[in-house]
Amino acid sequence: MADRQTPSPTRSRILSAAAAMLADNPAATLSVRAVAERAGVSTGSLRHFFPTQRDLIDAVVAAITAIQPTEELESALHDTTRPAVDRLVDLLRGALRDTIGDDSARERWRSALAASEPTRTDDQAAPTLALERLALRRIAGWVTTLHAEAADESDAGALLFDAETGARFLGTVLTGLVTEQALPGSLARAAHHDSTLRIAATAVLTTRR
Amino acid sequence: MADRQTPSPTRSRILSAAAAMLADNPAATLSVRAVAERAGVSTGSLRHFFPTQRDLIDAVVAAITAIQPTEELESALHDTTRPAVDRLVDLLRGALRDTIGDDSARERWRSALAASEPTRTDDQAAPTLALERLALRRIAGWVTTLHAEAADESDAGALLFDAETGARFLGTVLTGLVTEQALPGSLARAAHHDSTLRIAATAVLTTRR
DNA sequence: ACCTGAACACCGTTCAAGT
DNA sequence: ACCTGAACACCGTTCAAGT
Repeated sequence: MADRQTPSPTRSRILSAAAAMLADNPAATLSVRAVAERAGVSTGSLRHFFPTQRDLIDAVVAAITAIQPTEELESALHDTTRPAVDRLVDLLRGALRDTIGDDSARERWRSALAASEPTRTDDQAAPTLALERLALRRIAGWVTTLHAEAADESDAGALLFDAETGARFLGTVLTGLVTEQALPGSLARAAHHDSTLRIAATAVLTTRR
Repeated sequence: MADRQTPSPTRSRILSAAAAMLADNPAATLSVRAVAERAGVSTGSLRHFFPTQRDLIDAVVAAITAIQPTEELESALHDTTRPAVDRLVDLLRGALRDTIGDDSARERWRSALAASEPTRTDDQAAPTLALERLALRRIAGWVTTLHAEAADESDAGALLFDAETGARFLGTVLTGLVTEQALPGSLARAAHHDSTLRIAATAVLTTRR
């Protein structure tokens, strides 16, 4: 899938630096200059390997998510024997579990919310949509893949909107589920999760004929 | 609800300029300088009325979406000359505005989220859930009405799920939008709100044939 | 091919200074 | 109170120049 060239040590150092920054602070801003400095290279050098900032972020996401156990979930993405909606629901459920599954993840999320006090004296903590954005990138990738797959089918109609829009929609739905889960006494249950994710996935993959 | 001071003409011109820019291009970047120039004022003047960029964006969104008072919005529910999806989107937008319209509402919401420590001794903290349930009832009513209307049409297919399920789905979507709005640094814009609500409304009202 | 660092055109925010 | 415009500290991207 990814190119298997001799993996330039500079390129690797850049990716490691970016990953380390996210490890230090999930809300870190991965700006060209910050990453380049941490990696000990020039901005121009960084740009040589990652022509655009989006390329850099994508590569970091890939590097990070490839490590995680969700990879076998990801493999289900290409299992064309199953309906696309089913696969997308499974992937979304996995993403949801990553966000609220363990206590540490939930704690991170809650502290991010708590840190969002408007009465902050110092803004070094501009919290934390980095993680959210990471999730969004993954989701966008899934939607793009499934969209392309749908486009290949001869009788498929036009998709109602682009993958980016669909991914943001799904991100909002996940945020809603996570929030309901975090709220005390919330009545959200697994059944609601399932039906919600299924409706959302169906909406995103629906074609117009 | 909002303060009814003499509405400074400069402030109005700034809002009009921003709205015009969005009308020209829904993806327009509402930067300080761009809006200030279009409005014919200095950036400092803009900052005087809108201390932060987020304040500006919020005010623009409010100005654009908050044109209709809620009750006349509700009356639009039965305006069968308009597509059901359009009507539902308008209603949802109204519900969203009720929740995050002014700063006090947002502040309430945010503190409720921050206070959602799992180590709560007592469960007095359910004011937000009451609101949530109220909103859910209203939404369920809308969906039921529109579902029934769809069922009346002779060539309509079967709805994919019941009104209750659809309402809970829409409630989750709204919760997601509200949360994204409450998080600082969120890039949520009017355009995202609109596309998200439209996708959700379409999904709920889609029939199987 | 890889790498540098300056330069360009942005961004949001702050603030002394005017009226 | 309102308004100006410069200044500050960022941002992503481009590019001539080196090796």
